[in-house]
Amino acid sequence: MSKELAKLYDPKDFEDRIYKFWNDNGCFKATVDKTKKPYTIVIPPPNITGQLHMGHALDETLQDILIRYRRMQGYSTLWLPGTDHASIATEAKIVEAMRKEGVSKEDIGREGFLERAWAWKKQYGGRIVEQLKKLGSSCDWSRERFTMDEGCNKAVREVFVKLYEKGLIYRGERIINWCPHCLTSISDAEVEYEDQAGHFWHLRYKIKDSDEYLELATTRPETLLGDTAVAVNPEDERYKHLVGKTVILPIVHREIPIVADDYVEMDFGTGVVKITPAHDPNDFEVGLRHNLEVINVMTDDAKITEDYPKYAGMDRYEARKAIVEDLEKEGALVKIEDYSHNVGTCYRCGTTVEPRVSKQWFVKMEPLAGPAIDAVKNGETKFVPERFDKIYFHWLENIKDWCISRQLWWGHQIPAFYCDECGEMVVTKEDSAVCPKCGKKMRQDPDTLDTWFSSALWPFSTLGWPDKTEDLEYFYPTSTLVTGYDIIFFWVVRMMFSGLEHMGEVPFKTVLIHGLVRDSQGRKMSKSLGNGIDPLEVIDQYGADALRFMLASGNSPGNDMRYMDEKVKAARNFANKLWNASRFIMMNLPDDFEMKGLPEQLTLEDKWIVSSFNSLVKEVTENLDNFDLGVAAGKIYDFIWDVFCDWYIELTKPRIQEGGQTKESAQAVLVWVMQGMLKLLHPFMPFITEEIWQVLTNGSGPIMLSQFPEYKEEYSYSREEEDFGKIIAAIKAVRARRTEMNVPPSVKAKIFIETADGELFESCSIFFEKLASASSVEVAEKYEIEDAVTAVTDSARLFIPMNELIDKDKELARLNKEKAKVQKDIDFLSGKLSNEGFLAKAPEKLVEAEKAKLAKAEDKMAKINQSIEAMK
RNA sequence: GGGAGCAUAGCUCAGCUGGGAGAGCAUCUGCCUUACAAGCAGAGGGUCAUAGGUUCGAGCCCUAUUGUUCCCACCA
Repeated sequence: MSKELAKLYDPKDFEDRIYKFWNDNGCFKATVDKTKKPYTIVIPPPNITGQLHMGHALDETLQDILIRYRRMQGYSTLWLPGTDHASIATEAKIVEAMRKEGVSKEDIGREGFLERAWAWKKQYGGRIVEQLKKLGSSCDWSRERFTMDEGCNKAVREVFVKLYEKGLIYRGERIINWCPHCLTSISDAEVEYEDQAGHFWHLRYKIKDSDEYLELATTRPETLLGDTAVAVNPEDERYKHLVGKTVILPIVHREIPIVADDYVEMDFGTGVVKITPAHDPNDFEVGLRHNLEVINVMTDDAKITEDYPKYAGMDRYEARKAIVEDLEKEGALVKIEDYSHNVGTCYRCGTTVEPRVSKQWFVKMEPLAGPAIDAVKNGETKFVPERFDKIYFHWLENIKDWCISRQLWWGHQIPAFYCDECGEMVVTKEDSAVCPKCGKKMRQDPDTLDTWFSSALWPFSTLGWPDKTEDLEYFYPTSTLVTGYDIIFFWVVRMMFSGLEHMGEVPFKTVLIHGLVRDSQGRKMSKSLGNGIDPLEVIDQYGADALRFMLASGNSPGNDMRYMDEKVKAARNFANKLWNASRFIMMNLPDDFEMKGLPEQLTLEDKWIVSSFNSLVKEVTENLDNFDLGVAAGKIYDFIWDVFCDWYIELTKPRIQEGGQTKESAQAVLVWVMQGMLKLLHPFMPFITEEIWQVLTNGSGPIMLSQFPEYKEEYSYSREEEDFGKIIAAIKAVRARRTEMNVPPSVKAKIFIETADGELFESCSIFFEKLASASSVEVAEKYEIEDAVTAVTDSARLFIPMNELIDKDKELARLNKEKAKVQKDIDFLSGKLSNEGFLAKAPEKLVEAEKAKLAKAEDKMAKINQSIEAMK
């Protein structure tokens, strides 16, 4: 060995060095290689404003496991990294930073602001990328992209113009969700609804030329200023005679009509609804049906406009108070009830959204939704787990047009140009435009696009689209998209219809959905609660491998998980176990050791471990192919710890002590299995496996680029697996008996083994000496031994003569207890086997297996009976 | 109002297409056995939420119920 593993496992010693080693050796670099199959993942681009949190850590870990696995299987893999400009989130942060300096957006103007924003991007955009590297992410950094880089800009304009020309993008005056704090429109998906305690104000409106009043209830009395009708259900007998008449709007004293509309529920409230088309989406629809006037009563920041001098400048809530007071003075307020209702809030800042009529750009969704639904229905794209396709379908089947314009500066400016002279509008990919009618220089639309507009193109814009690049042709469609269920509507849906529309092909074959990482009490990690765990601190304390392994194991797709320190600690202990096992192997290797594969002569235990490993490979491969990463991780863990370390290493110790040929073959098997285990584990724990691999193989090239193990028939030894299972069972039985009797391992004792498998047990006597504290071992078909502790398995009776330790009554009681247990087994099995339904309908293989079990149980019973007889 | 998830050992969770219930942590008992005390060897601990049903056989499939979490939805 040119180098040795450090005595103590300390990930800090090597994780950064290993990452650099991969990078320096070009291990991350993807290549277009037509002789290989491509495997592509595009990263869900983190926001440039963001810091790595546990959600990212989980997302990246899963992607890295998949990409490393496929890379080792020989696919030409590309994991394409990048970041998102996150228009509204970033802009809000910059505005906030400016506010602290006493500067406003208007002070510095659009250009000044964008300059600042790019500077911000330069300063912080790389931060999260560096953090991804700490996790071990094997992205091709040479292909790193940004949603506002040149290529993405080009793709965005291309798409906008194309959809506009197809009539799928239009500009119109609609009611949209407006955030009075961010001062921009937001899409339906960006509104979060929450239950808020509020009130129900019962008001009465006087009917014109009558003494009658109409009573109605509202949660938002201040919108009364913009009321342009009162509505009732057309079937409502109470009000039929009033339809067509007018009422006098209190305070404002405007005459507004009473209209009939199905939208009104007769049995809710009084069955009368005030209609404010400018500030409620339903009322807007009612207004359209009845041709009602739309009166906007609020400014951008949700204050009452100058049109109502008495309330002008008051914000929504002040105005509400003042108006309620005035209503009371006028005698229009009937009563106030407590009422809890759903209120829409801005997903970025939490401010209550104000529905508002304004001129915005929209994507017409219906024609795009159809193909996206079909693609999942016919299996071109699959969700894992499958149940998430319901969310997907539901969203697409009820989709409304997508409001894509934002009154923000940071983002893709809308490529529409207006002529201030003649009002002409042009949509173009060019940077500027001249009016085709009057030749004047045109003014570009000041708005920017929803940040998800560019993310929707991510799977192909990053591969070069709209240009026909080699990358695009080879790596698209991508293979797997890994993301959380919370972003299916925002992103997955939009990538799907965009990919289908512009590429004519789904953007990915599989969508692997994971859940949220919650805190130890199951709460969502959040800034306001201060319960977030910083992955970088966890890495600092336990290492990236431990964090990754913890995130990947003990969890199934789509389910939330809790972060708990103990879980990471357990993963770290596992790494430590592997580390020490490797040290054991290496400290026993000669300096000039050369790995030449498995030795020709394998012992029983060699065949057992090789065969067990071979089975493990088969299972793990299946699990990984089915995205059961947690199950795969668990199996590797169990094998390394319980099978390899606790048994096989111990089994080789006698051979290693003996030296010579038998030692050499043991060394070869140890190294062979260790190499295989390192490879299986590498996708999960890349750093430690690479570090050990480098020392173990003396720098023969990165494990990261080695061949993933494959199941091979020639490594399957089922007979030896079964035989050695008998030995293990016998050793365990002896150990258990000794522990029960409180015999310390230092006290050795003879063991007599009564068995039909004489040769087998004979050949394994050394293991009873080393692992079952035997001073010597004798094997025969029959023993008559009194005053011995007896351990019984289905293939042997083992006697440990220890006169002074035996309490006959106790021993007899124990044997009877065990007899009862075995009798229960026999009853159960024979019951099953005498059930004709079972014999007739159960698969033959199973019936045979149950018969074999019964035979074993009966053998064991006979042995127990013999022992009981002997005691008498 | 609609939909989905979850309910399994004291805690956190696995349990793949139905074939006698598992892990980690915690608990108890022994061990410094020359890779590892971040360890080794043993042990205890579960009516798989409840009630029905399908089946030779149900933690798993069906129905209902309870509790819990989440998503969607225009009841003013």
